[in-house]
Amino acid sequence: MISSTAPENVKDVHGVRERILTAGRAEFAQNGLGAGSVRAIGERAGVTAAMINYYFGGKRALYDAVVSEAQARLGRRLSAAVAGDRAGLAPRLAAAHFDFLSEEPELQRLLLREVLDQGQSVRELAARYVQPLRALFEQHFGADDEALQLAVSLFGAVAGYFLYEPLLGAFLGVDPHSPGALARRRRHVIRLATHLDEMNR
Amino acid sequence: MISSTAPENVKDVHGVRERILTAGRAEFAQNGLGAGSVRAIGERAGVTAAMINYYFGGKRALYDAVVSEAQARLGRRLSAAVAGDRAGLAPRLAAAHFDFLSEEPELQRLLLREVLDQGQSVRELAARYVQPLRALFEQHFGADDEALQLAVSLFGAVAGYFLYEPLLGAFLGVDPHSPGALARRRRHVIRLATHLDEMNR
DNA sequence: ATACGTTCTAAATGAACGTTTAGATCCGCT
DNA sequence: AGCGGATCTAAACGTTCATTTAGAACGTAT
Repeated sequence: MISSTAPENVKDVHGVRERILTAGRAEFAQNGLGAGSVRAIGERAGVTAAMINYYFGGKRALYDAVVSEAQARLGRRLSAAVAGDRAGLAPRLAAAHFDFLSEEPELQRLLLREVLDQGQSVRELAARYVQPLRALFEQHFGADDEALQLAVSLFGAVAGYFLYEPLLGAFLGVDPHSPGALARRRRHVIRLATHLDEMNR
Repeated sequence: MISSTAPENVKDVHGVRERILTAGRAEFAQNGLGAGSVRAIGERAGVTAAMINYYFGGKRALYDAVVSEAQARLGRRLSAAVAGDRAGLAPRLAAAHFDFLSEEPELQRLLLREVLDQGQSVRELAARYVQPLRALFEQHFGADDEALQLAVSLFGAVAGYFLYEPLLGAFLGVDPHSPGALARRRRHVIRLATHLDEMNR
């Protein structure tokens, strides 16, 4: 249960709490939990470091709030893609994943750091989203191992593109974040997913 | 140019330098450059923190040495896979990449952190290995965009499997590091690469 | 046995860290 | 006008950080 230990009577009439949340997201995405500094977050938000404790109860609690918000956002996107028609589920999921990562590079970095740090929130995330996805996957595609492996590859292909962006710049010969490169990548990823969909016919 | 500023006259008769290198690798893989501590490295190596400065000239220089050694090791593996027969290049590369990551999870984490931290060594790595790979790729497969995209997907599929290991545990239903799961994944990845190879016939 | 360079520790230094505290300022309500 | 809670800052606290320094211990060669 991620909850801030801040006093109940804060009202945040000037949007400071929101600004700290944004600043914390940027700082933690850039430097991670351990190397991120509350003084730097305060500077980004235009307040003193003491405000982090006032509104959130501490550095760790702010981090938890930031991560849990990011996870919720990703979860909402994936859930929306899962809902609706059964046909075209795989490409819809791939597109949703791809779009989330390309639109929110900050959250991508933040969540990757959380995975690398082996934060317990990762295991919670696994239980909350990945397990149900697996169940959905099985009833749609069956428990065939090759289909599972392909799904994993698809996932890695989508995430890896953004993770290894600096290396891929040299490999692809263009900036991976340029509109053209993004569009080409999106097309390819959706085609891969469609292939997975059809493989099961 | 990554070089330690340690005095020239150190001889390391007791293998302390090597022990510090190993300890630094473990510490930086676990916590990254910013959050890793030289005191913790000293403890791991059984010496005082001052020894990091004595042998390497500082925390940053030790980190550079550790990362550059890891990159060299990965580079050697990939180079060995590239050398030899032209046929089967893609699956050989994929297998080499996969084997490196599965055998050296510590280096995997270390290098991933370096990518996330956008260290300049990543750009150097890109220039040293990725660009030549791209040239090799082009003369073998042509500049076809779909082939490039597939290569990127393959790369992401290999790396993503290890990166998202805690999530995949929930998805695959087994420990991704178990021998059986590793063997299945390796087979799948090689098959994907072979598919890429044949696509170009 | 003595001298010397190498290896290492313990202690000190100054900066940065997260957090706490005391109090100033602000604003709505009576 | 003045009280009271909400918001915020400046300063201080204790801890940890990377690094420097002085000198002890060690092995080797003379």
